[in-house]
Amino acid sequence: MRAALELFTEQGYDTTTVHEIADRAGLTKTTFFRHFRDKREVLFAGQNTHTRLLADAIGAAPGPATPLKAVRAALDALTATFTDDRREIGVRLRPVIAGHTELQERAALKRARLAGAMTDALHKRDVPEPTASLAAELGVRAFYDAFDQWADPANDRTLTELTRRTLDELRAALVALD
Amino acid sequence: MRAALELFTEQGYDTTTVHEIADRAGLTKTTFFRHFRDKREVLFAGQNTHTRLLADAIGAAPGPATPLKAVRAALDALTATFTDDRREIGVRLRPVIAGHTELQERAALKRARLAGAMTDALHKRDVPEPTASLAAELGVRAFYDAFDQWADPANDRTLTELTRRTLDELRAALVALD
DNA sequence: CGAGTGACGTTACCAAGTCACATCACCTCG
DNA sequence: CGAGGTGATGTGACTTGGTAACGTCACTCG
Repeated sequence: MRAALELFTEQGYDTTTVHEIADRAGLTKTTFFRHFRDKREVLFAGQNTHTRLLADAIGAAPGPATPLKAVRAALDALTATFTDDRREIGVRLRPVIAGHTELQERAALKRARLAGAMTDALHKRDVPEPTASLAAELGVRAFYDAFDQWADPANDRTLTELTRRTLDELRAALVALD
Repeated sequence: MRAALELFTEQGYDTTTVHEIADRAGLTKTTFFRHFRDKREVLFAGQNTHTRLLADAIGAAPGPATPLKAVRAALDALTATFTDDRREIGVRLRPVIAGHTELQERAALKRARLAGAMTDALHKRDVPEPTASLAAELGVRAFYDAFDQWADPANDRTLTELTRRTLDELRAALVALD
């Protein structure tokens, strides 16, 4: 993953071949594909852990918690795992993704899967539709928005703080819809 | 597009080559790629029209309309263009997409672009963030949910009716979040 | 010590996607 | 009417993502 990110920022995403990535990592093209489903996935591999983490945290939320409170607890658990080096990775990742549609696709799917995992976990808490998925989507949105703010070096808040704050703002904005 | 959908349902998505699709359409592989960015796109090509339609309709909504009212008007304009043969296409499309991650990716991106187009159009009406994007995402969600219901042959309502009703239900469910 | 297991390399292959160049129909304008 | 321009298509060669079959090597465990 490090080799890939380096090469992508050095010479661009589509001009670096998988062969080059594997070479720099001291491996073979075949081995690369044993670890990553495809070339894009090398930039998103971590996300599968996140879905599990979110789902578990929602399941472990206190019994009487409302949907949004459970989501908030899950986001707390997730954001707590984000150390500062992850922030730098995110910062370097963003322009690469922004410049390539195929990467935005993968990002969009991962985001949808994140929301899906939270939705399922909420269903297991007997939260009905469409409440469950709305809460999940709002939570995911808060997380991504907060991550964007976190990437700004002028921002010295915790990702957890930013996420909570953003979730509150989104919830408050719902009443202004109509 | 017809040739592709036929072949995909006959023999599966990943076992049909672009060469076969082009052959059945009486064309060449090269010409195929001149019309569609890649193999997936042949199933989603129509959607670019939809984004334009939605954006225009939001721009044309009556001046004092609230964000959600503008979104509702746009969805009315969009759903009005869906004739019954489009419903059949959708029905045949769904299982193909459901079975292949790469197609779900493309679908997720198109959906995000749809919401993005509506968000931009709302910004031009001086709707601030995050109200604009929340309204847009809610509208897109209503449309997709309604389309799913529309695909059920036991359902004899109009897509427009279904979409309006779904949007109302989603809006009502927002209060139960917390 | 011998069999199993897992991670990796080698090679060959297929199909997606690109590119340069040729062809052909059609349109326009002198 | 004829010459040149334009746009859509075909042809063939090429790169690269991605897969599959097979072999090797280290390590582990009974």
